[in-house]
Amino acid sequence: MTEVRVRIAPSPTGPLHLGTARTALFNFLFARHAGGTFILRLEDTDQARSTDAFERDIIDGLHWLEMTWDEGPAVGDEPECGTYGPYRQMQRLPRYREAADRLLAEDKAYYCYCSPEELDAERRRQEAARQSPRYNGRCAQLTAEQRVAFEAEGREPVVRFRIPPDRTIVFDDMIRGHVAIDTSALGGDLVIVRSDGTPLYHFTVAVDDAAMAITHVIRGEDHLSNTPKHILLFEALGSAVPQFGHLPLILNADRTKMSKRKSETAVANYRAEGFIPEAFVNYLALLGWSTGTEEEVLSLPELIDRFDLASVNKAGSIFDRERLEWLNGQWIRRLSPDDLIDRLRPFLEAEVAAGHIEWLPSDGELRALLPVVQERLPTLAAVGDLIGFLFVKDLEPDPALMIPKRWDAAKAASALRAARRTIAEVGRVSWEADEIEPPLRRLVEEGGWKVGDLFMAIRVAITGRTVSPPLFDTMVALGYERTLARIDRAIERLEAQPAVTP
RNA sequence: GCCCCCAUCGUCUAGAGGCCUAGGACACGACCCUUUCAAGGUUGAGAUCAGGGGUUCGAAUCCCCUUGGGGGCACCA
Repeated sequence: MTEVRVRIAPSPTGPLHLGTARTALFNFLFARHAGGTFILRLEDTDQARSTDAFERDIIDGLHWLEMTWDEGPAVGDEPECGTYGPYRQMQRLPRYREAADRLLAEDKAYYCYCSPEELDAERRRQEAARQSPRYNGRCAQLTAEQRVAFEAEGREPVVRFRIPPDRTIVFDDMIRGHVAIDTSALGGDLVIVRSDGTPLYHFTVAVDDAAMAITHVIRGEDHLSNTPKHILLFEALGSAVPQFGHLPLILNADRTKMSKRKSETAVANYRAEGFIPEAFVNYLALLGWSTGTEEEVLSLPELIDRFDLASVNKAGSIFDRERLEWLNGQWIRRLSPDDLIDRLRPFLEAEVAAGHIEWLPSDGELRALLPVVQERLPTLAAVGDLIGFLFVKDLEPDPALMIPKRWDAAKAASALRAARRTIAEVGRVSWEADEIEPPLRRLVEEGGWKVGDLFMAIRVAITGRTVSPPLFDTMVALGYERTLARIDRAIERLEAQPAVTP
C-alpha cells in the first residue's frame, strides 16, 4: 500500500475562508488518521488578486487551528519543508511551461488566438440562443499560415487542452460513489495557459498533484463537475489519477453556498470574537461528519482517531453559529485556570484599547474571578461584558433599575442605607462571600422584603447592571472600600430622584 | 440552456431491510437548583423519514419517476 499524501491548496486571494478551513481539516484528519503526509500548497497564479497579507492570514489561521503540515512553502523565517517543492505555484512556472510544451508537442493541446472579446461575444450569443456555453473550436485545427497571420495581427495566444468528444469519464468518489460525466458537457477545449504565459487552475492542479504524488484529492463539492477535466489532464500528462473525495458544501441560512455576503466566512473574525480553536475545529469536523456515536465534544486527537471519510455526509450543511457557541462554552469550561487567563488577556487588552475598561486586572485578580467567570463565558470576548464593571473607576447606576416593583426611590434608598451599614460592619471583620450573605439575609427578613429585591438593588448599585456574577463574589472582587463607595453613590442618585406621587 | 450532486425534527445529525410507535445534540417551552445571569439536572413540544410508484413476508434504509434544493459550465481558484 502506498503512503497517503493529501494537500490543501488555498489561493491567497482572500482571508482564510471557513470552507477552506473545513477542507483543510478533513484533509488533515484523513492524513493523520492514516499516518500519511499533509501538504500545504499556495495557489497564487492569480497575480491580480493574490496578496502577501492574505497569504499571512491563511497561514496564521491554519496555525491557529493547530493544523500542522509536513510539507509546505517557506513562510517568514521558516524554511520551505518537503522534497516535492517549491510549494508556491508562482515558483513552479517552468514546470507548467514544460508540461504545456509536451502537450503541445503531442498535439494534446494547441494555440488559440481568439481574443477575450470574441470569446465573450460568442458566449453571449450562445446564452441568448439558450445554448450551453462552450468553446466552438475555432482554433482547433489552424494551419501554419493562419497562425502566422494571427501572430502578425499581434494576437497573443492562449494554450487550449483538447477535450476528447464522446467519452464518458467515470470515477469512484470516496464520498459519493460512482460518478459519470460525459466529455460533451465540459464546455469544449480548455484554456490551460493564459496569453501572458501564466498557467490556469485546472492545469496547475493536475500538474502539481501529479508532481507531488498526491494520492487522495479531498475538496469541496463545487469541484465535482470539474473532476473529469482533471482526470483527462492526468491521463494526457501520463500520470496516475488520484482518488477523489468531494465534501459537501457549507451553506448560508438560505441553503446557498456559503458566501461572505450572507455569512461570516473569515476564520480570523471568529478568532477575534473569542472562539477558541478547540471548539472551532470540533464544530467544523462535525459539520458534515459524525462519529456515529453520541459523542459531541471531541479534541483534535480524538477526531483524528475516529475520522473516516466514508462516513462523511453527502448533503450540504448550514453553518449554525448557536451550536458553535455552545461548543465554545463547553471547551472554555474545560480549560485550566492558567490557560484561560492567558487566552483572556488579549481580549481584556482590547477592552482597554476600546475604552470599555480603564485598567487591566492582574493575573491574581483574574484567577480569583475565574470560578464565577468560566462557566459564564460563551466566548472569550464576552469577558468585558461580564466583569468590566470591576475595572472602571466611577459608575453612574440608573436609579430606575435599583427600585424594585412596588418600591419607590425613598424606600430603595433607605434599604440600601441599611444594607450599607450591615456590609460595613461585617466587612470590618471579614471580607468573604460566605460571611457577607447571612447578615444581609437577616436584614431582608427584618425589613419584610424580598431577597431578590434588595439583592438586585445592591447588584445595580455596585455593578451598574441587572446581570452580573453572583452578588457576594462580586462584592469580594470589588473590594470593601469600593463596594461601600459605590453603594454611597447609588444612594445619592436615588435621593436625587424626584418623589413619585402615584 | 446543458451536465453533475443531494433530500430524516427549525438547525447539526444517528440510522447500511426487521432493534424505528425514528435516537442524540443545538435552539425553544416547563420544572428543579437559585440573589440576577449562566452552568447543571429533569422534562416537553418538534420529522406521516420531500411526493409517487415498485422490489420484499417486511423499507427511512434497495430501484425508478416526479418535485424541490445545491453546484458546475471563465485568459478565478
